[in-house]
Amino acid sequence: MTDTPQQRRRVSLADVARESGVSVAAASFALNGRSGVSEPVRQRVKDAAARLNYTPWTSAVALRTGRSGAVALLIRNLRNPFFLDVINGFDATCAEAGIGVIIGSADYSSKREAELVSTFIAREADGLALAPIGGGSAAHTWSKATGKPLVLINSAGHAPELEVSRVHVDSIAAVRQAVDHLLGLGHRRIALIAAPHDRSADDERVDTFRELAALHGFPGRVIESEMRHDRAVDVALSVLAEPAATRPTAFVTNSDYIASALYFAAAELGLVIGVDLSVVGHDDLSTSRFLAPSLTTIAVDRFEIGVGAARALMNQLDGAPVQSLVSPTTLVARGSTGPAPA
Amino acid sequence: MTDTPQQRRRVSLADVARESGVSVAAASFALNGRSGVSEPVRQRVKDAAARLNYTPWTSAVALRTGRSGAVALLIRNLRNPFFLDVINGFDATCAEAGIGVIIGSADYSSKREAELVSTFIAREADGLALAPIGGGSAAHTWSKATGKPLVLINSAGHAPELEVSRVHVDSIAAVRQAVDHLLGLGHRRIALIAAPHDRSADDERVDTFRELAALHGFPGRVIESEMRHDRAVDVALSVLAEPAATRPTAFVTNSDYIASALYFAAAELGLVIGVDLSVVGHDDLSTSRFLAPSLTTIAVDRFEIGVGAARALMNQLDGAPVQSLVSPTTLVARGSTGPAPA
DNA sequence: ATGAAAGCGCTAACAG
DNA sequence: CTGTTAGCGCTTTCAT
Repeated sequence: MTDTPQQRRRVSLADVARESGVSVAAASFALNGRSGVSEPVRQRVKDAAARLNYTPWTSAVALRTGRSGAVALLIRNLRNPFFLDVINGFDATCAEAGIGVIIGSADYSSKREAELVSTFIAREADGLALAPIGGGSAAHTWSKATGKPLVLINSAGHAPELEVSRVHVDSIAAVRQAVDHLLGLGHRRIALIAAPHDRSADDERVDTFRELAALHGFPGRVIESEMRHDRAVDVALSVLAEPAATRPTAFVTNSDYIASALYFAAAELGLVIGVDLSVVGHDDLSTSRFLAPSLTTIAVDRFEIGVGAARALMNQLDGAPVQSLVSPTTLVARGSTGPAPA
Repeated sequence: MTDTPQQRRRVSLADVARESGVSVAAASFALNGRSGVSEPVRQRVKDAAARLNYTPWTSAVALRTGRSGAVALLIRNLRNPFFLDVINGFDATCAEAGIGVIIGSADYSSKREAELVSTFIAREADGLALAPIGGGSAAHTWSKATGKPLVLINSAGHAPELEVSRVHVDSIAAVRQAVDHLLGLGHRRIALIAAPHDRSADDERVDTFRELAALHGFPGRVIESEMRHDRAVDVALSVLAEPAATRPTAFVTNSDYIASALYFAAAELGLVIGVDLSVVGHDDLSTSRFLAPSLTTIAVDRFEIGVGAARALMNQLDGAPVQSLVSPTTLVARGSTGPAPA
């Protein structure tokens, strides 16, 4: 049933110009809302464009102007539902402004991250929102190569020498809220689970945690783990297999996603969460309150992070200066945290 | 700290040609691996390109060839984690082949879906993987306008007149497995929760369900709900508020995401899942086994769906004919389904 | 085997 | 106010 298999001729500006009896240049001016064209002509061109169902050919515009009309969003990974709402907020905000979005996931690989930045440069993305991993080279590559707007997501201390917009959750407050909550329950052997240091994503959380440990005099143990769920389960299994007398009684995680790895490991070892060990998540995913036991976690407005990143980018495109947005956090106490075991 | 604020000159093919002392044409031939250029020259050009860190300018290539080197993935929504793994599989497969990916979410809006298809056409995506909502106009628009490869995801009966690749979970088997399981537990008043008919996403599930109801002589009630979580909660609340003697005792849902809305409503109304009502999810998200009670669900390989869609697209780009992939499902019985209440 | 030149669709000078 | 013209970086005839 090959109705019209031939390649459809694209309708070009020239077609619109011919249809409305003006030059291509005039048509371009009319459609782009620039002065130098009379109102009746503008209307005529617009009508013709609508009639022909004309859509500007993005690659031609990009080639000519160096602007693609799309911005890029490069995130750390696409397994953790955290980023879903970030993407949603970002996407919705850009869509509203008629700006295209290109999404890429580095999947926690520096190599992939670098590749994607190159791709975005080659595709002439007009701006980049980046949740970086690695040492900041991606951010530098982008800035050096393009000079175009950049906003860093969830990486407060990242590439401090770069004067860019930043949007992130208040991770200092988040760690403090989690630790305070656990100290209040009598825990002393508290551990923080964080991404490997060379991934840098959790530097600020680690620093804050260490400061709090020093301040309150508890043994602040930092456990590094790859952010893949199965890897986190392995790490959790090995820590929970340590002698009960010395292993941590409470865990502060960087996401509900990773927190669920502790549920997995605990189930495997016959340990009861909320009793044998306490767990604090981060993100408050919609399913977290229905876990058994329900997960104590740090609530953040993920959608707002995405919106903020998009806005920062678009403001810069409009010539506004760089800006920062720190999104507040709230601890939601539920069943996964209980008194420290005797 | 504006180190080099000026717009960096992009390195073009002309630069590479000059650097290696050949013409642009020769350089193009050399880099694209076409015959008509001697081996020493080819090597010289490649070296020069590497030295200058040359990357082809995508918009110029696209303008000239009509191929952007990227394929598009248009999904129904980005709230349900189901699509996360689909995206991952799709993305990973394309990345491996050096093909770019443009992702868009229709967010269950036909209008948005149409807009995105237009965008993808204008951006000259080389192929489209589409999980459609609405009546199939998006698929037609794409095919008519471009004649380029199209693969339909999770919409077996969608636009049957279109000869395109299809990749989907075996939703007939999924519904059958769920219903059989519930019948085995003694349930009779079984309800199916589905997306509104005009969204068409669940047509096949609904049809199968109705057939099974007729076959086994149980009252097959179909409850339509928007696929937004909060809307699903509202729907669940109103159904569960019906008299216990007549309301459904079991629910078959189209996703774990929507199933959790029933958890929410049940908690609100003081009903116990697995006792007062049974719930079957769909997708087996990683958190589903930790819900309280753990969720009986239909396991599907989401990653594989994404991989399959990408492969089908790339095969077609290489001239292969359209193909179909039906991904099998497995019911995982857990705590959310129990014997029908007396 | 190599180079010159045309042109993809569009925008931005410039000329009328 | 409007039309003519020159490219953006690349691929692809067509000469050489």
